[in-house]
Amino acid sequence: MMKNTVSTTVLQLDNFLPYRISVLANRLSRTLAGRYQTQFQISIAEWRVLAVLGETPDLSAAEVADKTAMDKVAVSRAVNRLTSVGLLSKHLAEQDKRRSVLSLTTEGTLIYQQIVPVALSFERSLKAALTATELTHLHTLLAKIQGLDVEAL
Amino acid sequence: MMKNTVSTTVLQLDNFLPYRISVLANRLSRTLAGRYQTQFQISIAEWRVLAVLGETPDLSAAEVADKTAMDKVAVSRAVNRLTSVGLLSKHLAEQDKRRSVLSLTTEGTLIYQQIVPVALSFERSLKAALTATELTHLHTLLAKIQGLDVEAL
DNA sequence: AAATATTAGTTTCATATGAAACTAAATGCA
DNA sequence: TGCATTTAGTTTCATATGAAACTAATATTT
Repeated sequence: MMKNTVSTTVLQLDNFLPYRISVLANRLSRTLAGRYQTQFQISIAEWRVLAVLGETPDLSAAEVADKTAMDKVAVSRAVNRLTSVGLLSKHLAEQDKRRSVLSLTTEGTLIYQQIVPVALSFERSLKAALTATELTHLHTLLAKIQGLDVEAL
Repeated sequence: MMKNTVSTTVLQLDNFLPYRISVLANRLSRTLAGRYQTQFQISIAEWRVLAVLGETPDLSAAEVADKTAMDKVAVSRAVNRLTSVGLLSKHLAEQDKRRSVLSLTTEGTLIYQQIVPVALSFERSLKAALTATELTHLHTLLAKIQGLDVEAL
């Protein structure tokens, strides 16, 4: 059939996959960021830190960075802000005094318990816009693309 | 069955849809940004401007902003940079001297013609990782989610 | 054990971003 | 026509970001 022996040479931004995915993700992020900000005065980065520590307490900053796909500078700043606001407790690990041990304070847990439903409700509405089949497809696709070594593309 | 009568109350970041989409989009963007930068010294914003003007010349900055999902400040800066580097020509519209008329210079067209294959090849590799069915699903999903009024979720 | 290298986390610095203020032109309205 | 309003694009300003330098602690050599 000889389809695609030579590269397609036209490009329309509207149909360009990386562009579409990026625009979509930004739209979702901005909306969610707005909610966290107005309701809890929390940034997305801070939300992510709360989220992993709510689920798994006593992580180090590096572990948080790993689980949140954030870089260590961003984690450091989010952690310090959350600590200064009283939502996080941070102390040094006994065995290794470089490492910090992070966990939610009582107040942090309270905020966490309020913010999680907001996040989940947003996700639920998003999911509700899709059929069960589409949702399955979405999971399949995300899993597959997530597994790719994008650098190598 | 009573599934989900009450909201789920646990949240794992790994499974949280907005998070997954965002991380994925960032990974794609960063990779592509790296290519444009190292090969052409062009940012993603600049690439987008080139892309729409390569496809549709003589747009105003506002039209570019519209087609690229960029805000006007970002467009202004990208346009000025591209103009100063000689890839874009910018003159005032005859009928309306506030409006600019933007188009690629000869050199800009040359870069455009080099950069488009890089973008398309990246997209093609991405698509190649999916089956035809999955690709169809991806398009369906993007179209559907793109159509949502995210603010209202 | 002293010297060297590695690791965790912070700070610095240079750049990116976007909201709001601004400038200039065009349009609406008195 | 003159004044207010809107629109296109730029500039300013305050904040966000991340790479690289830094500090302090631990681990590894020699």
